[in-house]
Amino acid sequence: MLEKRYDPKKVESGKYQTWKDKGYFTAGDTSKQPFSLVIPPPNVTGKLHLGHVMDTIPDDIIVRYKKMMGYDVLWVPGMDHAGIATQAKVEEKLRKQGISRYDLGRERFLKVAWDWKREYGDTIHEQWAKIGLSVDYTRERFTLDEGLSEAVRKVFVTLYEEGLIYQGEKIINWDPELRTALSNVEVIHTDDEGEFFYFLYDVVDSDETLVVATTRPETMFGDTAVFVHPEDPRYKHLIGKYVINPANGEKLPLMGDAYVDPSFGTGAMKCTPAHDPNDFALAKKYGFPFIKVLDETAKMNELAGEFCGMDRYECRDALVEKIKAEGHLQKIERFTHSVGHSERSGAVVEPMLSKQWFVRMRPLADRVLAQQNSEDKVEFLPARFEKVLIRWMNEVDDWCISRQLWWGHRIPAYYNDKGEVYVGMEAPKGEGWRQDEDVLDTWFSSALWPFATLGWPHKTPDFDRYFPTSVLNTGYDIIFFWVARMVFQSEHFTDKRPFKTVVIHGLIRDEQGRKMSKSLGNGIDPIDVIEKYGVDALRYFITTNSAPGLDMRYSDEKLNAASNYLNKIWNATRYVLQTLGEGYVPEEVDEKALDPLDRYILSRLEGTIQAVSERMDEYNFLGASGVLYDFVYDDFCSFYLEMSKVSLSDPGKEKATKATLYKVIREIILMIYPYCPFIGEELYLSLPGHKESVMLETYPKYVASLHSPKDEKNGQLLKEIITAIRGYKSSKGLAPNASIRMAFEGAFPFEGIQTYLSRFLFASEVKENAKLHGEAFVFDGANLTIEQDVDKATIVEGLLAEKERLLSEIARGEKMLSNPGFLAKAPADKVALEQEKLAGNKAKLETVLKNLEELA
RNA sequence: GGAUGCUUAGCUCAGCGGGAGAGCAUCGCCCUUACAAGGCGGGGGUCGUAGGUUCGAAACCUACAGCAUCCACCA
Repeated sequence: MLEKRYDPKKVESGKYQTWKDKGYFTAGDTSKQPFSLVIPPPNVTGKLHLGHVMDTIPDDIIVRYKKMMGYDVLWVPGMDHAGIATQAKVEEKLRKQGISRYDLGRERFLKVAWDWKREYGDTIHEQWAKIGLSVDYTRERFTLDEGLSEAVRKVFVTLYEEGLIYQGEKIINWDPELRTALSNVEVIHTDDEGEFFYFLYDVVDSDETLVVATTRPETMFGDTAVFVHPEDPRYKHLIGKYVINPANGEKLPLMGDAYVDPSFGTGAMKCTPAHDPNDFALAKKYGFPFIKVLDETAKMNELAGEFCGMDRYECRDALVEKIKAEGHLQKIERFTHSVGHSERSGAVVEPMLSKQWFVRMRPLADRVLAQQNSEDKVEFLPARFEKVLIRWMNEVDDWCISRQLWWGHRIPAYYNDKGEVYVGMEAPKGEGWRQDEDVLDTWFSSALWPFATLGWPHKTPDFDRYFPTSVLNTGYDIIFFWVARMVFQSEHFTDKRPFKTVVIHGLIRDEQGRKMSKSLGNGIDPIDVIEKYGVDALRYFITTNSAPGLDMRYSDEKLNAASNYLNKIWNATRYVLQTLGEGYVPEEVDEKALDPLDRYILSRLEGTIQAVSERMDEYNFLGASGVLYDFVYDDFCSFYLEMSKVSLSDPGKEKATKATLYKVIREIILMIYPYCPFIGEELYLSLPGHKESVMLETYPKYVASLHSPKDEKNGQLLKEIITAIRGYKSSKGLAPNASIRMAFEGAFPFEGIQTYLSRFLFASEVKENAKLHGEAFVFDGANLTIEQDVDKATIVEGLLAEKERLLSEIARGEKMLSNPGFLAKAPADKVALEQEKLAGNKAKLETVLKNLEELA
């Protein structure tokens, strides 16, 4: 027998291991239709956070649901080596021991990194188990494993041979702390407060001075020119002259180019080709040299003269002081501008000229754009997120893929002393070749995840059967990083989209709506939440508290509500089990033997199954859960469970009602199970006639013959009567169990109404087809009076209020039905519905008027 | 500068073309043998503003305002 209160800890214990041991997570039943997905691989940087829970729980619900729907579901698990992120963590750990990666050297550093991976990989496995992910461990992968590495090399080599990967010198984003190049998407722009320095440049052979403003004075050592707009009347006459760079006294040509915006700053702009992408483009146009003044740690080089060796900011301050002392500083303004920071280290990114490997994106992006115009496009849910992909593909720059890191896939390019480059799957034969020191951007391998995890580039049975995958679930924040790249790599290398559907979810924020971040210290550990409310409540909360694609706030209140809901289902099950009794043998519902209330609840159940399944098929977990919730609370627990106590005490009806109770509670459990598998399993196993596990069950099937609006109307009427009388008692200050006498006129749709009224409304006497002195209630086809010590005036008052209400209802209906436009254009069933309502209200009004008359 | 989303009950949010909903909070009554971390009942909203489309708008369109996010630019 179940305990009185649902205890998540007891319920969760041991189940996952059993499922895993029994092999329920393993795919491969080829008699069924395949359905597949890959896990968004968590980084092996640390523990799971709530973001991972949001990434994986919807998947788990899909997997469990689709299994019940009869599919052979494969969910591929795995983890991401997360190059730069993990390396930063490992380096941080070493730094605390006073060691740098350079002290260790590459080999030993990698050993430490692999130890780190194993440690955190174990933690992640424990957490997957804790949150109940039904992933197929026999197919688990890691982005640095041999298979993925081979796929990475294959892709690199092929793209190189196709001319889609090239090595080039360009301005890239340099992280001076981690000492590596970054791609554009790894740079976070924030509006930072800075200073705008106005310097005086003497014009050679002239008395004039030119004012040039800059935010980065330290780069002035790398300047090669000053630009103004060619038509700028302030400066037009000076074009062609030279000005003196106040940083180092060198002569710089003053040039005119329409790129310059005369309204910005002073309209004169210094050009630093090696440290700014726009200046780089100008320099290329005019053939200027590219002069680097910063080293890989953002310290000044020898070109900075006396400032050589200084950090860039140190140099900035010192240089400004020097220029000021020499009288060439006009002013300093406060200035807010967008500054790029490294996503991982937070360091201010330095644009720098550097030789790196790039992916030529245009042809790959065009292919995706074409694909998204075809039948085989990747479908986004919600649809608007497709625009994010399209926009990125339209505007994409070449992708810088080389990283000056050690943790990752080493670039399969080899060099020799003759300056030759060899790119291939294996190292070239012969002496004197050395491999490129750099590794690839971690997203390079993530981009291959959906097909490489299934065996590509080899033609494996899994790849044939499960690719393309069915669905991918991920946050909108990594559409660029991951989704976009999976799409173009997949289409280029497999000629297929990687997944048919992408379900995009929002981000989880803290209770005040702020992003969870380390610096704010407002992150919430899922393990703490589980400790407090249980996994099932967490799973339910995370999938049912925001509309698709919108952000969600963490809320203890909502977790508690979820937990209470589960307790409700728990206790409803407990009650049904008590009612069925020991040794109950489940029976099919005998449709002919059903009581009207049984028919009511069964019809509501079928409507619920239909609506829930529809929403589950659309991956609309909020919608599906809402429908189920209303059914569980309002129809089943609050109403039917109570009312059925009447028929249970009737030997003639007991059997059918028991069968109904069993069917309804069982199907509720099966529907809540994908969301909350632990309590789902526990409750399922408590039912008579259960299989070995709920994981072997099929989803409730909609039975049309039980779905009847007419039956629902009957139950609805009883519900309304009971609610109205309870409200009446409450408003009169009567205790809920105060005894009353009542009478009704008219035909009630089912027998035994008296029993219900006396049992649930404490009617001491119920007269049929009679009338009492008292307050009257008018229902569809039934007129009910309660005898109480209520004075006539109060009764009249009540009836007058009801009359007013009905009159306004009737006015509304008549207005609608007398509108020719409505009659002509509204759907027929809507018109019929309104007519029916109007007729009903008119009948009610008649009764009210009659009652009033009798009282007059 | 471009794009997207949000604005609904005190709070947090659903609903997105046919009579305003949930959770929490609030008020009242109940320890009724499934559940007191509960049950039952009640109060509370001119659905951001202004136009428009429609027989009918919280929902669709346009403009505006506020908030948030993304992209681009920023000498």
